[in-house]
Amino acid sequence: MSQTVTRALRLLAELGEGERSLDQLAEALGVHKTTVLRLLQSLEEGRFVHRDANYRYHLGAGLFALSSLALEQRGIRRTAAPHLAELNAATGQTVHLAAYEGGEVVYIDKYDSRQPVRMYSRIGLRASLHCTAVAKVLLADLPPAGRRKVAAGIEYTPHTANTITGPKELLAELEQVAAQGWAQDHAEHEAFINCVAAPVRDASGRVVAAVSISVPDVVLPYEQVLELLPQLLATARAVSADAGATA
Amino acid sequence: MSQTVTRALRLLAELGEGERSLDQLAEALGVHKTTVLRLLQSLEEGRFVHRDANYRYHLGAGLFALSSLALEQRGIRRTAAPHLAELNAATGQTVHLAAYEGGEVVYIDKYDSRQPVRMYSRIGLRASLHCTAVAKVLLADLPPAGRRKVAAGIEYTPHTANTITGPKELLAELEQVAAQGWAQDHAEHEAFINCVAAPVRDASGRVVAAVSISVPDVVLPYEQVLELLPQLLATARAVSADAGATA
DNA sequence: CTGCGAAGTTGCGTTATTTGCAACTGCCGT
DNA sequence: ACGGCAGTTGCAAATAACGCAACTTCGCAG
Repeated sequence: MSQTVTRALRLLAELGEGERSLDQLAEALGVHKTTVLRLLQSLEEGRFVHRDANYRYHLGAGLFALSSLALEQRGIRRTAAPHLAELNAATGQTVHLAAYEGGEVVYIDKYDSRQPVRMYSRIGLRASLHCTAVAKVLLADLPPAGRRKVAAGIEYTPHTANTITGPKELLAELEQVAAQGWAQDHAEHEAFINCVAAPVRDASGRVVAAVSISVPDVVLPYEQVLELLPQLLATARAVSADAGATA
Repeated sequence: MSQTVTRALRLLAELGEGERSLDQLAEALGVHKTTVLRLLQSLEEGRFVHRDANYRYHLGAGLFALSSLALEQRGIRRTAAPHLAELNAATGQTVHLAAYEGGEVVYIDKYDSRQPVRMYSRIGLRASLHCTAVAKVLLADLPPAGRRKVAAGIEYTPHTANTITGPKELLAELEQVAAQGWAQDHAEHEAFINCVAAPVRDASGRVVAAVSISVPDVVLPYEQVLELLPQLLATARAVSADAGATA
């Protein structure tokens, strides 16, 4: 494993927090500033970092370009985009697209609510496996053995009074999600937010992504969030159809 | 300058093109696969790359997370977002937000057209300085000396018959843009696309970003794109106001 | 205008890190 | 069961990274 690369990534992470000077970065990594300088020079060459007129380092456009390139390459994101935008426009609520990969559930797209309330979620972040609607939808499609394995490996951090606290409950919930074809998060992650999510399937019938609507209950109470289900399911079906699913 | 970091970035760039196997990556970099493996392990630890079940490497969620974090930190992007979404919804056309930094103009946000025609532009990419409306708007705010310096340093690659071909014409155009408060790209970059752009100013009165609308002329002819100007200017003014500009 | 201090940069010797090789392992298709 | 392909590991050689210390540059204060 490469120490140099690890340090470079730590630099990027540090810059993700905000602009930094050379000395601040050297301090943060605990290495000599010469070392940091040379790492930064390479990163700058690749446009991953950018130095402004005041010798402050920022994350650079090369990073954004690479990220959006990679996101666009995900077929499912592209096919989902227009439908998600429409759902977002129709409901006015926050819409997420998430996928399961390598044991984690990651947000791969997000359309913000028109409400001023902002959610703590972002493209690229991991969704908690035991207390989000998207994760339930994605896990519910795993074969039983896979579900059990994942369920056993989760740390059941309780976020609210409703958070699922153990593998047994989670597996039961997944069973239900698989049966009904959608999932909910009734204030399980954030006390004041409810979500509903539905699966997107490809031609093989496997679930390749999950679409969700998240609503703070100051905006809509739980019951009214459930009333959005038909629109959500229609969107998920439309995306599935565009992704080649037959049913 | 760090060879290791440079190689790691080349790996990421390669993966930006699509998924790759270990051997393909070693081939592409011209180094031993052991070397690539260890770089990848570090990148994987930082969630910048991800290896799927078939031992194919992809760009990972850590990259997306970092990128969207950094983009959200740009105040101007956040303040502009609702206005751009509205402009996009009202016109149905592609809307861009771009900023000038370190001698280049970079797209920092994009709202896709509702037409099926897709534009070749992406967040993080550089806009050509001599043939895009956003660049003209941003360059027009530089002090005269700065304009001349930039104008002299550009390679005037002609893209269409309308492309500006030299510093003299560009400086004259910038003069006009500064005077009229908006810029256009009348099929200067792509033969079938017209754009208009307007400046966003902050409290100091400096131009900190540019908003643009881009329309393929199969959708709207040039004259009708100009009719979108009032909406564009209103959006730019609204963003400026939210950014603290007084006038 | 001059001097001081803070912050970034460069040259260089040392050495830790990385590198490539070769051999090993595990998997897939025949 | 076998052969080949792709990824992984141990090891010795040497390159590339490291930290130091001295140098430069810039901004500010006297």
